[in-house]
Amino acid sequence: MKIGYPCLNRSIGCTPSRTFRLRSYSAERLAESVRQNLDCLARILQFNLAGGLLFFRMTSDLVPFASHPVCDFPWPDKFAAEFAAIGAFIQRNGMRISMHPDQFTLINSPDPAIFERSSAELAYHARVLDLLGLDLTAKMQIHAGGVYGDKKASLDRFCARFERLDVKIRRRLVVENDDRQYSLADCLAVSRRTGTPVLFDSFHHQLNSNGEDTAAALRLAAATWGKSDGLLMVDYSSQKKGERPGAHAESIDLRSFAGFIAAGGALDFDIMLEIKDKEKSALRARRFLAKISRI
DNA sequence: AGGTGTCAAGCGTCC
DNA sequence: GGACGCTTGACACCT
Repeated sequence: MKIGYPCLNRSIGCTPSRTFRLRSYSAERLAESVRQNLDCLARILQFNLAGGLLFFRMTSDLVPFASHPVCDFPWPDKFAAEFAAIGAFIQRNGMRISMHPDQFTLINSPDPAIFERSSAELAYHARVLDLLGLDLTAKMQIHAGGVYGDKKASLDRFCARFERLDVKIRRRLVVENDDRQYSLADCLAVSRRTGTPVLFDSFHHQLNSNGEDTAAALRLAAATWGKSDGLLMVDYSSQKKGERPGAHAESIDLRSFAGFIAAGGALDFDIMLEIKDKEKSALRARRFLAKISRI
């Protein structure tokens, strides 16, 4: 069981997602941003190693505008050495990496242009993981997408479009249950048809499920991960008290977390903590898991 | 230096 | 048909 947090670290005073406005694009600006982002990413990974946090979600903003037509800068060549060094660090220390292309990445959109842009965005993410030299346990998670007034047709379109994606994308893509539209059961159906593993989001499952309890849900999702995919990935967060359902808590509630871990029984999986205070809660969760000998 | 409006990208909801 | 939330950080421009 590895534990981690997404994208940013609030303790070390750098950001791996420096960007700039599209209208101020230049190759120099892009190169400078990528250089600083990679430097910061390396620092975050060192911080994580020191704290025993071996799971990390890398930001999609590492290379700004990477899949945008404006980007004519050959960043994979220019930064090959930096990527390779970070990748070697990750592998040497037994770390695991995920990425989460954001809400604009929709492979089931009825609009072919949106599919093409999404495909380019996924290709960028896969390129980053490949440049790092990571094996196929490093995944990219997306949601099933929009419903567009016809859920069955939209799921069919997801599966058809999946087959059209480059193998470099397909082999790293996993589908995550969302909080409104596509539940765990929907994602499992996609998995049966495409072979793509299902990433289980426990918080989304609380808001949108077909009644499976946590133990059953974890086992169903875990069964979709093959040997080369690695352990099941789980997104975990908790409800912010007094806020609308779905709002992420400020810091981890260790009692709820303990209950979740207990529900998993002997099943092993890796946990991404989607909690606002990021590494602080991840460190607390790690200490808790160490205390109960799960790490 | 600090404050604020805005930012590549889409969907769904609400009016 | 348009505004807004999602979820949130960081830029860019303002004072």
